[in-house]
Amino acid sequence: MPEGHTVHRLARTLDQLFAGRRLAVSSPQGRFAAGADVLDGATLVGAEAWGKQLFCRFDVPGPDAGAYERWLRVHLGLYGAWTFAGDGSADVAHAIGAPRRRVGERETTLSSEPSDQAAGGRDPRPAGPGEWTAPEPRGAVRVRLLAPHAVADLTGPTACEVLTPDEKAAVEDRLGPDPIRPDGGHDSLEAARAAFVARVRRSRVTVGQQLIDQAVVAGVGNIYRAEALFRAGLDPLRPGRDVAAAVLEQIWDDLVALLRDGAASGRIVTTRPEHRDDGGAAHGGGATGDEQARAGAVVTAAGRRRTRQNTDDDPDAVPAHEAFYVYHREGLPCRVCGTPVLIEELAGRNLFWCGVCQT
DNA sequence: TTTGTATGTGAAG
DNA sequence: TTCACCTACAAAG
Repeated sequence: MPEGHTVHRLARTLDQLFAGRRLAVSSPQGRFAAGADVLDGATLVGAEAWGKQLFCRFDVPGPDAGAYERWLRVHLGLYGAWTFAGDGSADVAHAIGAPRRRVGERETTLSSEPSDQAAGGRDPRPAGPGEWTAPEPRGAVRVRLLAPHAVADLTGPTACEVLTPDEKAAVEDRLGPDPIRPDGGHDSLEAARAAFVARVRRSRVTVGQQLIDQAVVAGVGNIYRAEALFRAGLDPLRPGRDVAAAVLEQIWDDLVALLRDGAASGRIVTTRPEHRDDGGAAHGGGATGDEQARAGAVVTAAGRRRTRQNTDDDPDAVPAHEAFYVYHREGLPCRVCGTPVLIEELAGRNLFWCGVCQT
């Protein structure tokens, strides 16, 4: 599910796996053969994300002793995904043993599973420590990044190209502030918020359309759009210039919390415990970390407080069907007022909202 | 085996 | 506003 939070997680994983390492770069599928040729044998200096864009810096050995800087730019689009495998030596705890496969970061397991090996037609098990071998690429692998201890395969990206530093800067120039970056990609998070508010208010384009415009705010997709607007009680069809600055500031702050939670957990959970189907009795996770901290304890269905359990902070404890207020809930009763959730196609994308709670 | 679906983007009309 | 495109997987026939 590649909205901005996913891409930031991927950047972190690639960083942890490969930063500072010389990599064998190839394109098993062939469609990135020329780019792989440029990067093969180069050192991956680090990976970073800006919104949904993933940038990996490589130092490519030059003709003399020096090296020149190149950036691998990847945009996952709707179907793109990275697959990781390795000998388990790297410390990427958040990616190990992920309970489910997700678009955007599927099979995040870093110890090669026997089934993977079998599927690749390899020996069922590596010979021993230090003799790990990467599984055969599965599917249409555009790019393979290979180190002695780990491999990362990319399939189905919308964009995958090698850029010069200037070209990378040109891409970033077209992007709005990113709520996940510590400074929002601006001089400060406050400056980023001000830029977001001013940008939305200078246009009469609906706030719903503007929220998924990457030039307005980078990293927000269809889910965060729908959920942030619901949490703000704001009608998606309202023209941007008619939205009070204070409301937009609140939306920005909420996006910062929601996206950062998503990047930390790998899941999008926007519902507050009291708005889940069971009233939050089973688990208190989700909403934002701030909200959890303020809550301090869990209120049961019977209205009693109980001690927070470990699973309360685990967003995986919130079932998928309770994670959202309106996204993909068309026709179902609004979690707050009970009115059926609306759906409408706006600019080619499905828009979900509550006609009563959002005005 | 075919069809449908998906959290996205950008070019063409 | 419509279309093409990148791919995997589940459901339908």
